[in-house]
Amino acid sequence: MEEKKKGLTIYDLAEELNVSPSTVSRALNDHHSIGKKTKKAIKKLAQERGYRPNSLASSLRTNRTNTIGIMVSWINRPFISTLISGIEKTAKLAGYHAIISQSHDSTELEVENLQALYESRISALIVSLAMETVNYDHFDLFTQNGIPVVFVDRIPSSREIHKVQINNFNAAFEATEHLIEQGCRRIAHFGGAKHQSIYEDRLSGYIAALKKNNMEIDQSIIIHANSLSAEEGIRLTEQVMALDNPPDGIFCTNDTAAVSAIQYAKSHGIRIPEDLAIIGFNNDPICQIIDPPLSSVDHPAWEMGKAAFMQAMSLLSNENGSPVDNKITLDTRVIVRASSDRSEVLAKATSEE
Amino acid sequence: MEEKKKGLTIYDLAEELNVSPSTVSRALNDHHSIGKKTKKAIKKLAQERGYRPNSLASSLRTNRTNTIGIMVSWINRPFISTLISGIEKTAKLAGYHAIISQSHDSTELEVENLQALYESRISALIVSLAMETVNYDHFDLFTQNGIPVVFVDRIPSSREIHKVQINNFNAAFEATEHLIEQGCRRIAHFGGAKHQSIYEDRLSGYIAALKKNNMEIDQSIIIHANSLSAEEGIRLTEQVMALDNPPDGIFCTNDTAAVSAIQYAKSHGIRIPEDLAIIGFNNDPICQIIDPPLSSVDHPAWEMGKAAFMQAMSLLSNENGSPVDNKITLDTRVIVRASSDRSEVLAKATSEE
DNA sequence: AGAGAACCTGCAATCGATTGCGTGCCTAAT
DNA sequence: ATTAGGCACGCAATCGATTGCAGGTTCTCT
Repeated sequence: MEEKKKGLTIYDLAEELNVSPSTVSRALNDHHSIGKKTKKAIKKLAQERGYRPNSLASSLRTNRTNTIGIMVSWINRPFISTLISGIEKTAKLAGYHAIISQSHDSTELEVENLQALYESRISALIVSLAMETVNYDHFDLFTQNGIPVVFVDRIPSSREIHKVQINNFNAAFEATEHLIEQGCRRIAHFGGAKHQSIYEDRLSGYIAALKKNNMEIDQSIIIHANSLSAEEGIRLTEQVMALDNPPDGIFCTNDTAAVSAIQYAKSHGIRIPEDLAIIGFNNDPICQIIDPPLSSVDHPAWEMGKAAFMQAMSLLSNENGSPVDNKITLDTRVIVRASSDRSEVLAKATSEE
Repeated sequence: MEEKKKGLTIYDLAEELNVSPSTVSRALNDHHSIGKKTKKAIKKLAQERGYRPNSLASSLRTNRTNTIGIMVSWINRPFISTLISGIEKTAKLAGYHAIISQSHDSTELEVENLQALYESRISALIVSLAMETVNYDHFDLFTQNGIPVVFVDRIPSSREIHKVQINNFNAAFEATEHLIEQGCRRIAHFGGAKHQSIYEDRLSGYIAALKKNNMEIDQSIIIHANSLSAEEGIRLTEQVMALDNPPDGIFCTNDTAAVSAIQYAKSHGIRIPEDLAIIGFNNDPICQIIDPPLSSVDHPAWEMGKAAFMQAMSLLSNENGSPVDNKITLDTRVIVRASSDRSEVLAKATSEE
């Protein structure tokens, strides 16, 4: 009785209503030149028959897909997966769907998978760079072909890009000042790859906080790592704690390595936060699981995803190139937990005086 | 000089070589009826010009995409993201790419996003069910239209499906026996939604292990939760530990809730593993971060992803319906860590005798 | 040398939706 | 009443790749 489910097309609908396929197409797209009743009848029938447009055909003709590409380092990082959720939710409301690709922090994979995204003809791209990535030429393929690219979080240092970021300088400044307020006099800094601007900015914020408080900038306790992995966190902590003059605080630019620092300290009889106060970055769920709980900087990940998608949309609807706000900066928040909370220690010290 | 990057098509290549588009198409697809030299020349030119086939056009014509859909609960779960990596890697080698969708463990979202996947014309679907899902009718849309569906991990209880799973019964049996070997005499069980077969199987394995060791099956310490979240883990632990006769071991069917159990115990002066031995499930990275480290059951997540994709492929190439192995079962491994390792305690007890 | 086989290649239709251009009709203005 | 203008709709080309069928060439075998 029913048509084969395989192919219900606008031709079928057109035939049934004795109008032309053009009319059906226009009616479904709310084209102005179709009469009210015709439009209504067509939509009604489409609804009844469960018509679903063939997006392949549509995309082929219009050369536009309703797909946006997302390129991130790893989808299993709490920050990233929340970011993705923010993009997806917003995208779905706008009738877009997202296709996700991972670089595993390798530039080679980033380039390769970006190629695949390009070939699947995404209409916009949202990227958070691989840690390794220094050169950004592989994005030209998109920008030169009119596909908007929006960078999030890990962004190129160039000014001529569209980006959504947090205020890394402020975040680092506040995190560092927090440690200073807790009585730290010698604070180590564990940063990520130097060429990534977010780590550069965090370093600047850290230095600014030290300077403001007349503290010495000691390069021997400012370290940059390429991956800030758990292993690297152990290594870095070992390195600074082995110094003749070890730090009494660590500002670590991610939580993974900060957790390692806590573990190292615990296994070496270093008391936290009394001997060593630690603060991380990202406010991953793990912060509440490690003992003592880890202080961190909270990222508005979901909002960043939403903002990135919105920006991509405005770029799409604005292809003629009139200027679009190309820079969105969101705020962060320092979350204080036991790993850096010396209020009790300080209170005791005061009462003993 | 160059053509506009936008549209390099087989027509352009054909013109340049004075052959027809058909020949170009066939040459690029290694069709047997094209001469060796012609084929070579065409491929060479395509390479030089950087020709990229328009997959939209191709898919429209052939009614097949090189895309497989993945539907999972949450991409940020370690098990799931590893599973996805396994699928993606294998898929890429086969020339497919994956589009990922999340159900957030809600059946409603699962249905809705599945619809979107269907409309984007995926050629196969790999699914791990939302915790809530009890009814599987929404998958008929795919199976009835010749789109293979492979279930992974959280699978329907029906027999007529293609699936990749672990041996949940054995895994639970071994985990429970491990606790028994460590001297536990009263072991609680925290399970997931009862209607999910994986949790059912784990319960059976647990019961079998108790029976084998002549231990009592006490329903008051066998609890099923809908979400096994961190909060739920706290609640369940509180519930069983408040009994007149609290357990001395917990077999928890995920790590998240097991971690909560540890946290609850620690904050209530319950010693682990002396008073309470705990083992989780999944072997998430968190197991090594919690103090004491959590014993768990290791899942071959990556291999499961690979196996699922391979099965989908064989179903695709075998559309005529001759029987394909529809069930793949992989093995697990109990990883013993401090949360359940009583060897020192046992040794001491022995020496004191 | 002749005939059939094997091998190459092109023509044109096709997948389903979109859209510029044209046509017929009705309304309103002169 | 005539015409200009707007409205509603259809025709046919188009997006780029695929493929059944037919036509042509070369080769092989007797």
